[in-house]
Amino acid sequence: MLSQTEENYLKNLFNVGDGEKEVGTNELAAYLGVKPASVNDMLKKLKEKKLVDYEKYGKISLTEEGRRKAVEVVRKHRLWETFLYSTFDFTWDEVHEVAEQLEHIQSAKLVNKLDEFLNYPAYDPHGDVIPNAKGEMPAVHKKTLLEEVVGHHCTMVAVKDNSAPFLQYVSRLGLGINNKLTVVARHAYDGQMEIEVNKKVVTISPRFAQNIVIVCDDCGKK
Amino acid sequence: MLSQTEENYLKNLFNVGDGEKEVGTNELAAYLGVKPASVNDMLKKLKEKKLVDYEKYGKISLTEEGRRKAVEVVRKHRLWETFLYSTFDFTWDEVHEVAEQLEHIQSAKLVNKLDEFLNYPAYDPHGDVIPNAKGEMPAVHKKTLLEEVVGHHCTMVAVKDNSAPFLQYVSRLGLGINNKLTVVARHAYDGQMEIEVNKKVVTISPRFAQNIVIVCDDCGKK
DNA sequence: TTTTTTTGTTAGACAAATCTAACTTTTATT
DNA sequence: AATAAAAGTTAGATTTGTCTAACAAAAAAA
Repeated sequence: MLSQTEENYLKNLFNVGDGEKEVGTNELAAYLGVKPASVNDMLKKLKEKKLVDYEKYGKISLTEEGRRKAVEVVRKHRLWETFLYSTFDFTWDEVHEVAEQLEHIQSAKLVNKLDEFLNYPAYDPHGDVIPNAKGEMPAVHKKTLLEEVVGHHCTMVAVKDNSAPFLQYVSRLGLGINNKLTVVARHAYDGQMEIEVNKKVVTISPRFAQNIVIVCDDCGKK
Repeated sequence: MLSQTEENYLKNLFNVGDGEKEVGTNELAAYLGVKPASVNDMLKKLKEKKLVDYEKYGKISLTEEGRRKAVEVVRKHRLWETFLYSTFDFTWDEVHEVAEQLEHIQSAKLVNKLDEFLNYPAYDPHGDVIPNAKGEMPAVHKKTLLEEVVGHHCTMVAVKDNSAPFLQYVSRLGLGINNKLTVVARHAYDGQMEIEVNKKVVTISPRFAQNIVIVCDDCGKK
């Protein structure tokens, strides 16, 4: 079993590099809040355990197994964030710190129950994709509701404004993270938009729409 | 801030000794699953931090501050057990292991929200008292429902039988942990009891009553 | 009250994760 | 291409929590 520290290294390798970008010892050290020397030591250990591929002065990347473990931690982190946000009324910016701790709880049953309790959410309160139980994680393109095409269906994944008046208005309109929305119309005159949410159509201002982050459910479909 | 290890020592000192009984290095080591030498080292450290009172070859006890910290950990442990049991359908015997991990999560807000979400439960699924937010923990005498006096009010705190048929029957009758019950009658003929729960009166067998653990709300009142 | 057994303590070692400070390699700049 | 800067590495120290093995004290038994 992995230590919390090892899990954190894997998670950060995943979050920073994510298959694509290059990650260096310094950069990773900065993310983790430790010194480059410590990262170096740990990389040797993780290489030994076959969780990262890495040669002296060379590229750092996760192995298949390392990625699997990292995704599991990310899954737990994002499920807990969603739980804290939607069940315990934590705000958007409070969830991260506590989820950093909760992500290390070891219990497959707990994670499954959490997922079920939250009704298998697709996005966390930051609008990031929550990997499913199989570790699958569809790549998505986030945008603001303002940018969405009329007639398209989308899912609300986050807010950009965390002020009380905005959040109150959001919930007043029946909007919430992981809710399905449809853009019914956009008025050329003043940019007001009509949005269908929970079978009701509401009208919102462009300014409001700009603070709602969504992913398009119709975009990029085959 | 205390490490998880330190918290565990305090919690176990509290649980084993609980103000009354003597606790020795060996006994504590057995509870914690470590060697007596390790306990000795840690006791020195906790003494240094003024969390335990302890002299060489002498008695071990928690200081006021140490007890406070220990109770807080116990509170978290029991709230999490209750949560896992009542919200995530963990069984009575599954909750402990996961609560051992969750009890170390640091977030005052989380604990308060948990308490609120569970409606300020008084007992965990093992029938142990959950300390309140102030650290108060009324001493109670547990007994089985069979032993309860007719006319008395009591609170169900645990079950003694963990079999599916029993548990199904329990929930069928509308019984549950932290529910208030009143003993309406006991029939001399066969010992059948009538119990009021949620404003409904149900009849139960003595065998059934023997597997329900309660605390009497009327006993020991001034 | 001796002796034996149990309990408790110490010193020294070890593993995990970190650090500092010196050093090496790679990359960028002139 | 030579040199300066940045990035990466190593060795050795430190902290936390543990261990073993030897020893000391207290309690129980003879």
